[in-house]
Amino acid sequence: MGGPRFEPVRAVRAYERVVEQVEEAIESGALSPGERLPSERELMVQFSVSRSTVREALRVLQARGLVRSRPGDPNGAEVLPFSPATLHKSMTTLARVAELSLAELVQFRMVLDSSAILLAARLRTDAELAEMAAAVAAMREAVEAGQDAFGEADVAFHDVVARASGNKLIQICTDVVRSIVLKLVAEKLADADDRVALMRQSIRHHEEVLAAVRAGDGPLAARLSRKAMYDYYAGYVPADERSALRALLD
Amino acid sequence: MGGPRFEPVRAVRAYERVVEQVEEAIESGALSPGERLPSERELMVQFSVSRSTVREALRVLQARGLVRSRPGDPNGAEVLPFSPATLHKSMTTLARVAELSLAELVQFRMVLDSSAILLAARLRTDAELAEMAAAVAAMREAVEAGQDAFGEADVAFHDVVARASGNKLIQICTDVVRSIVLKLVAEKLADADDRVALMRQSIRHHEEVLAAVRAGDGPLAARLSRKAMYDYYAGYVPADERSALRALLD
DNA sequence: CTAGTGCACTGGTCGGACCAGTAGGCTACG
DNA sequence: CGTAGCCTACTGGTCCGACCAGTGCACTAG
Repeated sequence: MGGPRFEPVRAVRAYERVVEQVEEAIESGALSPGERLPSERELMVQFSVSRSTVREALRVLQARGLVRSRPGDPNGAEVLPFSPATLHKSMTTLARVAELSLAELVQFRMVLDSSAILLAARLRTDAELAEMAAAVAAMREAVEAGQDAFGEADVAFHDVVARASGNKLIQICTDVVRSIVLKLVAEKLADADDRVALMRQSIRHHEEVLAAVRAGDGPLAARLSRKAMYDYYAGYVPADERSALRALLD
Repeated sequence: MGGPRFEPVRAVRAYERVVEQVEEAIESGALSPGERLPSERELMVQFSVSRSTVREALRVLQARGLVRSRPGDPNGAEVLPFSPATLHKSMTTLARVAELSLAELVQFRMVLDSSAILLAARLRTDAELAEMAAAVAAMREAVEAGQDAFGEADVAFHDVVARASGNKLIQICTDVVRSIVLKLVAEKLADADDRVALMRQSIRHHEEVLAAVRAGDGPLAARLSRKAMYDYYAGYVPADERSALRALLD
């Protein structure tokens, strides 16, 4: 007792130390997006490791979305700007492996989207408000144009809202979760007859939300948006899981 | 015109195809957590690729948190159960690279936590309610015991709430974002005198939230929890960013 | 001046080699 | 007979050297 606490030295692999150094350089800003890393053969000299080790390190960095390498490029690997791609990837596997139900995903969207709208109602600029109105108009026009155009306009609306919330984390998570939900739902598309009715209902809901945002009534807009999302997705969710969704309605 | 639309065949690297196959096997359930992959030398036979290629594929899978390999293990790499570790990792780099402010993170916590409490107030079991009460009791006892014990009890409370919400995604995201916030805040700890006052205030807030949950009043509990989190973290947030946080208060 | 051709790089893949570590069977000792 | 210790046959981690198919650039021939 009382002696020095020795902690087990976890064997740190060579490639991990390479990863750490490059990662540190990127996150500290010493390496900016667009800049190039030295070539693999140059890196193996700088780090005093073999090319295999350098390559394994680059694979890890690439898997984390920090760099990209292209065969034949006279320059080395390119440092990438941050993209939510890896966040998206890990959340997608989360959805598959951790067995996230559609109900949980939709519920999460209800939470995020309504919060974004609550914030947007107070913080939005006039330009953003105009964008929202334009997106709703596009939805109206897209009823005849087809499913794709309607979906795009819908996404555009929620993108503006997320941006107007002023919270990048909400913006990114909204984007990621939405694409997962849309992918799941796309597999079991509603019948053609329902679809038009669903679109018209959705447009009406969006108009109401937009009006509330324009009026600056955040809580109302948030409540309406939760209701809208529930009505839009409830049909895809098994009946016995809908009660959890309704728990978010007022 | 009108001829077949040829799409560019993106050169798919050998190691990527290895990754895809193993990933598919894991996500489809053909390979369960705890099971072992064949050894690298065996894999290079099965895939007809060199060991370098196999190893690069394994590095990617490891970076995604799907497998783990240990030197000297007579078995191959181990298939891991899902853990939010990679989600945590990518969100942490998001926080660093995308320049997430503490205000945004706290705001996100306010949204998630209050939603979890709203749901928990309606869906919690009696056992979970007892756990929450126990956590608050532990917080009371920990005021004298020191910062660490208090923090643990605090975390335990919010963990139970997140679990009681019945939404695994909320649970995981809450956990991830909280640890990031705590890490950021730990760097600028409040003065010792403030601390005790802050702890007592926090306990009072938790008691109020707990009472609301016990009464089944979700909206009240949610409102109280947002207020509680604001009061607890506002001191760490630059004054000019606090208004965005206050936008979530009623 | 421009169009075309090499050339000198790049990353991707392969094969072989060695090392340190582990586990489990085997042996030799108690 | 039981067990402690060694031995071996693996494992993953690292290194080396080689070849290939791409890419960009400079140089050259028209």
